[in-house]
Amino acid sequence: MSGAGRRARPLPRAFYQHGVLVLARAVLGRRLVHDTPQGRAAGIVVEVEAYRGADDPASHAYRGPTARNATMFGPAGHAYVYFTYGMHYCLNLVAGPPGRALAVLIRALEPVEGLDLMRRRRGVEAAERLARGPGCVTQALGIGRGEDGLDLTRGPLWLADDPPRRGGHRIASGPRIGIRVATERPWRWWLEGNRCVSGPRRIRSVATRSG
DNA sequence: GTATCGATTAGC
DNA sequence: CTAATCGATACA
Repeated sequence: MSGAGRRARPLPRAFYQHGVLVLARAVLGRRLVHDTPQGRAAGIVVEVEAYRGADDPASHAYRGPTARNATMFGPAGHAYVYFTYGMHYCLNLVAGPPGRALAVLIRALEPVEGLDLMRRRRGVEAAERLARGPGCVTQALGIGRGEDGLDLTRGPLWLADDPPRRGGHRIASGPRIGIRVATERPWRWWLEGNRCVSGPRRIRSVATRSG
């Protein structure tokens, strides 16, 4: 699809072994892929949220390691998937050194492969609605309990190493990158490094500038 | 043990 | 705005 000539490979471990804001920024514009027996579904990451471990009251890591959040306390480059509101799953990418429980929540994708598969899983037709929101991302990609702890450097759930795509996203909702802290309201959202761009409301067309 | 609420979503 | 729906957490 995007790689003309070269075959895309999973990004290496080193990609994930950074601070959570650095990873959050680096993940924007990357292609997230899930290969299943039903086929491949993939999308460009257009909205993320950063959780900074035990110091972050909004993080599941705030009260220390549990069976549920164990993956987050493990090595970088694994998928932390959790179940919430009795019906939704959310996908995080574990960052940083082991034990810090840093994680980047994938909040939205621009679908690029397996659109019909996503439509079947989601029960909606419009491309803009297939993966707009963290619960929709996992449903569209077929991610659930079974994907918690998966090594993102090996697949079948992986981030492709093709060049990050910035701009021209077809997602109607404003993508955002942020660091969320429960005690901080409104939450702060950043684009392009640490420059604060907006308040809690949705930002229009994020990754339109290259960093 | 019971009560409460959630890193959400869809629908009115 | 609220229901949905269940696991984690708080508390008696």
